[in-house]
Amino acid sequence: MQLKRTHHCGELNRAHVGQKVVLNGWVDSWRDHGGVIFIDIRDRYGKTQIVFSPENKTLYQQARKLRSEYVIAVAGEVRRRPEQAINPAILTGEVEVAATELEVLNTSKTTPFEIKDFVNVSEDLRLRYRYLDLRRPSLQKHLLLRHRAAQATRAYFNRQGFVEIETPFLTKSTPEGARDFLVPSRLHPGKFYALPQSPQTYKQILMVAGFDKYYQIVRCFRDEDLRRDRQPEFTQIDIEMTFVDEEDVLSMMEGFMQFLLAEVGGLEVKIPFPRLSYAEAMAKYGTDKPDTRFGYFLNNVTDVFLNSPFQVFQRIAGTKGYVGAVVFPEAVQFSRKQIEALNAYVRQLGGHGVAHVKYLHNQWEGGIAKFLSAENQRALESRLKLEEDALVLFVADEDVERAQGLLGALRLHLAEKLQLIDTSRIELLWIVDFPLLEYSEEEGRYVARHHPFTSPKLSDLALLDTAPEKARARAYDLIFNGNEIAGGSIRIHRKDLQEKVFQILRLGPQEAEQKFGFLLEAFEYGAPPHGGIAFGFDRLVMLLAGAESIRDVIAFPKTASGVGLMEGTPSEVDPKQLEELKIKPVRT
RNA sequence: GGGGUCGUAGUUCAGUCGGUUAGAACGCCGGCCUGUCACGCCGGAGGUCGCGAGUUCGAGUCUCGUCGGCCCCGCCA
Repeated sequence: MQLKRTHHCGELNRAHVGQKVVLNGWVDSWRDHGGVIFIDIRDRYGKTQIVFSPENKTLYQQARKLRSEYVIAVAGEVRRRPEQAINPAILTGEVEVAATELEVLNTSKTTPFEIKDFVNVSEDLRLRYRYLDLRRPSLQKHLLLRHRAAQATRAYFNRQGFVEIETPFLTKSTPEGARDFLVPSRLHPGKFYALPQSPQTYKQILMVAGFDKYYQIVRCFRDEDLRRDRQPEFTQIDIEMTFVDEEDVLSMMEGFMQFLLAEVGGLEVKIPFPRLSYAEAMAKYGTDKPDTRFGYFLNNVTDVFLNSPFQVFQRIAGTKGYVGAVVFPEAVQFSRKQIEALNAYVRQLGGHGVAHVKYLHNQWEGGIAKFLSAENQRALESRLKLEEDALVLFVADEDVERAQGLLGALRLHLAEKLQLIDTSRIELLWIVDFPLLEYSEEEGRYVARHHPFTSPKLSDLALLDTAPEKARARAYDLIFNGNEIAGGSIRIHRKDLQEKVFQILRLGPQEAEQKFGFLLEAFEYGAPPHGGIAFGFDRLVMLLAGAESIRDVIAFPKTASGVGLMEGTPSEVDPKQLEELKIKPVRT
């Protein structure tokens, strides 16, 4: 390579006019006018227009052969463009480089899709040729944003006196939680490492070790099904602090979010963030991650139906079930077909369906109107504060949380459908006072809602013996526009309480000893009170970037079925490798 | 594990009721063009209709199966 760049492709402007420069990059586009040839040369900084004139015949003939995505080096002189040819749309639009020398560093096959943001391409093709997709400006922008977010994270926590410490990837399989990715041990045939679902136990042990403020931007692995916002390997900002309570952790994180959003997005957010208890969130929004950018609150109208001619609801109301209603003024014109689609939506989520009624000119019409007594109608009017025309939707279920959840899903579904969400707004809030446990029908026991090291609220300790499901945890989630972006808790730091919780989780002393013995043992040597939190970094960047999918902020993501389309993962391995590991595939 | 949806040229898509030679735009190739910048004009090449069965005189179109992408439920301490 003879011509090494003196500038990058997004750099040149008026001030460089007259200078001899060299640019290196890819041919973004070429416009051959017969007489004059324009080449846009692109690198990650931008594009610059190169001009080839017919005067230099050899050079001109060379330039005619240039095609998209050839890698070139060009020497030339920066000159101001003619007034009418100035392009205000690009950074370097006032100037161009009059080429004097051209070096083709490499040619390129015709790419399977054009390297342009405005060209629509199916995602599987983009993933298969990820190196081409990554040349597109929008994806480059996302990864640069991700870089800035990571740097801002380090800057903030370093300044606050945190220490970044790496923890192992070859760890111990843990019960509870997600399915582990396993790594067979060659030196210990029949035994396995597990890739960490999170560095949870290690960071707690670092607290025992005295590193009172720890953070790490770290990869985590969970062998579960994928989603738009879930990948089997993902990145967390993992944080743990000693001698703290909830207030210390929450305010430290509020400071972090304020700094990050200002630094990376130029956005201002007010602190402290509002807090909502889990119970309030479920009652008002029907979810533990409410999007608070719009209203449509849930109303509990169970008592109204305790005495009603509508027997379906009366029965549910009378058996500790729940009947809820949401008022949608914007949906008052919905057709029978549109309402039926909502019904189908709720059924698909596992509900009985949705009942509706239209409130028009102070009259109840359609749907279940004929099953409402005059008394029911009056009660609903005052409970739902009905004034304007509206579509009122009801969901009822024997299980209170399921009913709330269905209504909450319906609330979000309709707000999206009716485009009632102000996407320019940023709403951050904490959800607190989560239940410590939930009963798993499948396993026939209580399981930890957060994780087994989460401390119960001290005021709820007595409940552990009498009504464990009512005990609340010292846990908190951070919600960003209806997305859970962080979750954490104050941990248990005493062996007796930890053993008690294990006991409720029916994790026997032997099993607990085998799985977590090292942690319990560490707790016997002066474990300080501690707590922490972890952010879903990919999800956070996705929201900051306004991306549709987590895949758009990860350089090399997997498809929905966990496949790497570019490199072809997962793949079969040489039988010799399996032999070394003493592993024999089971025929299924 | 379940449900939905999509699969036609290199790409994004159209393809009517099952019926002649499967079309368009962009891209690609060739020609023309000295101020374009998602250049323009003219011409051309390019198809295993994802794959496999079946129904039929005849299937891109209908049926079944299968593979793959995306979305949702379950799952995700």
